[in-house]
Order: sequence, then structure tokens, then C-alpha cells
Amino acid sequence: MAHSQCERTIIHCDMDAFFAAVEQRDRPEYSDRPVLVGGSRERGVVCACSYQARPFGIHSGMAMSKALARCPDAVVLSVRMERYREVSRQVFAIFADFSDRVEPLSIDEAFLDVSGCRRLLGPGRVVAAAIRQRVRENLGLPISAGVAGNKFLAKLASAAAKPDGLLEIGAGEVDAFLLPLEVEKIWGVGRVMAEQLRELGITRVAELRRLTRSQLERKFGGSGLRLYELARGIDCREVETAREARSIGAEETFARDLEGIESLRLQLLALSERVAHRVRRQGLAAAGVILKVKYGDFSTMTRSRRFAELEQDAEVIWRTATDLLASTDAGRRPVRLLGVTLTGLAESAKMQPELFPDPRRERRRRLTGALDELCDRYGADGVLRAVLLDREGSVQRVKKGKDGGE
DNA sequence: TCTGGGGTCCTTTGCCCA
DNA sequence: TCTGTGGGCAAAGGACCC
Repeated sequence: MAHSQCERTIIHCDMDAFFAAVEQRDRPEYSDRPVLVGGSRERGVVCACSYQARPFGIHSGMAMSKALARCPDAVVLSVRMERYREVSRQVFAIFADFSDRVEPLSIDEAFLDVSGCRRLLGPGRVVAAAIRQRVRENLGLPISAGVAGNKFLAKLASAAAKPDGLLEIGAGEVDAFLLPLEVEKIWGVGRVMAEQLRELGITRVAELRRLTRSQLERKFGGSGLRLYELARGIDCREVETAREARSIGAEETFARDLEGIESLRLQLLALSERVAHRVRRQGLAAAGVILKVKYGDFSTMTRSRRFAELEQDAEVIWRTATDLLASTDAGRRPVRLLGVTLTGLAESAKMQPELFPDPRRERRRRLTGALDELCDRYGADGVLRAVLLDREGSVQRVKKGKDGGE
């Protein structure tokens, strides 16, 4: 195989129908039922569906209304992100027992570099089997795994192994596996690039191979070069163990479009609190905030601003987001979704000590700390907001505005 | 395909400044 | 002082991933 200098033993582990599997494990009465995890019946989509729902043609991303039309008996459960994050930590603790070179890719999947474990644990395939067994026995959850000489091929292998399977792509099997695949299977090829390739008469990897490196670079720039290599099964990316989060966000699609600016401001407050709580719990602070507004016609707009200093205070985040909201059409056009994302994350220890501490701000900080502990202990969603509403005159106006409006 | 919620990364554009 | 250029940066949008 080409580029043997990049050759490693990589395992890609991927939980099967993760959200749905966690729900079925936590609620055994649903273990044999088609389970749909996702948004509301009217406007949501399916985030994850159990394997019992798949024969109905249901897949993630499908509108919930359509999924229910296909399978009216399905159990619909709302997303419990905190719960999945908790189980995810348990899964990653198992990964860590098998390799110290683990790269989280999302909440339910990771790359493990086990090149150095051969003498201790055996070849990749054996390690992958052991990981799957541990996850199944300790957590009662299904997991698929792919083993190959690099990240790209390992990920393709785990996808092919699903559900609840294990597949290794050996060095001699790469072309047989790769050439018949559709180009969309290549990492980085989505709807847009696939369409551009189709215009060139290319739908399969075998056809993609006929383009030269410079042809692909002219057409797609840097992504073209990556395409050239991946089409040949070449991927020299290392497993990166020290990846830190770049942003933390929360967004919400409303049951019906919101019109009044005051109700939008109130929603921003709840979102600001959610993201602020999460950055604080991770010992982080943010350099800036992005506001996302999706209108009733699905057109989307973002506005962003950097803070004067690193922030983790919900009220500062909320005030900035509210400011940004004023530069959008919100209040004049119906709004379907609002999102608040914190960017430029850094350890909160790097926050500048204030030269002239503001006593109000200091008091708020102490209160927030106490409330974070309460939230952690009781998982109380409403605690923080109720207190904030009672404490600040400006916030109270929002509350009154909402009560008075609509 | 009647369109969620969590992200990452890249490109373009405009602005400031040397 | 005018014009041009290019770097650095922030903001906005878009493609893509699960």
C-alpha cells in the first residue's frame, strides 16, 4: 500500500444509534420497540432511531411527523443531552484503558491509535474485539469498530461493520473496498461537492482516481488535494489526543415562530444561561459570542461580537446577544430558531483579574457559583433563571414584557 | 429531503495599518 | 500626500460531520 510511512494501527469505535440505545437501556420497557429520539412531533426531526425503527425506512434527520406517519406506534422520546454526555464519559473511560492515544470525534465515536500496543494487547483486531466486549458487558450498549492502517479507512470500516459489528480492512484489501464506493462516502464530500463531481461524470471512487492531482487542486483547492489522497486510501493524519473544544453552543427551535422582541430576549436569556453554565462547569471562559437567528422561511443569519475580556457570566453574554439581536430583522420577521454560541474558549484561570472590581459583578459571580453547584446537584433547570429574573430590574422588564405581550 | 442540535473548518469580505 | 499592496484580524456565511 502507498505511503507505508503513515501506516499505523487505527481503530475507529462508533456507538450504534447512541441516543436511542441509551434510552432503551435506561427504560427496558422500550427495548424491543421502535424508539425515536428527537424534537417535537410537529416541528422536530429524528435525532436518533433504534434499529427496530429502521425497517420502516426511518433514519436520523427525517422529520418527526414523517417518521410517525411511517411508524405510528413508535415511542417518541425527547433528547436528554446531559444523560448522553454522562454515558459518553463512561465509554471514553473504557477507551482510555486500551490506549493513551484516543481522539474523540463526537459524543459517541473516537479514533484509537493502538500501534504501540501490539505486544501488550495483541493485533488491532483483537484489541477492537476486546473494547466491544467491555462496552457491551459494562455498559450494556452496542458498539461497532473498524480497524485499518489510517483514520479514513478505519472510519469507513466501522461504518461498514454496523450494526454491532467489527471489520478490518487489511493493507491488501484497500482497493477492493474503496473503488466501488460512491464519492459521498469520502470524508469531506457532501451534497455540494458530490454534485460538482457528478457534473464531471464522477460518482464512484474508481472514477475519481482518473483525475490527476493538479486537476483536483484546480477544481477544489486544498480540498482537492485531500480528495486525491483519500481516493487512494492515503491519510497521514495523526490521532490527536489533545483536541480541545473550540466553541460551546445551544440553540432552540420554537414550537411556533416567535414575533415579539421581548419573548425573543427572554429566550436568549435561557440560552445564555445554558451555555454559560456549561463553560463554567468545564473551567472555561469565552472570548466572544455568536448569535444565530433562523427566520420562519428558514433563511439564517449570524451576528457575532468579541467581549472586552474573557467571559463566563450569563448576564454579559445575554446582554451582548440582545445587542446583536437588534441588528437583525428579529421583531419584524417571525423567528423559528435562536442560537447562542460561545467561541474563543480558554481556561477561566486566564481571565484577567479586575483592576477595579465591580461589587455588583462580584456578588453576581458568587451567586452564580452557588447556583452552579445547586444545578449540578439537583439538575434544576429553572433555578438559575428564576433567581436572575428576581435580581435584575432589566431582566424583570423582559419578564413583564413577555407576560404583557403576545 | 419540508428541513434539529451539537459541533469544526474554510472562504470571502471589509477594515485597519504599516 | 496619494496610491498601491499585503498582512492581520474580525465577522459572516457556508459546507460538512454526527
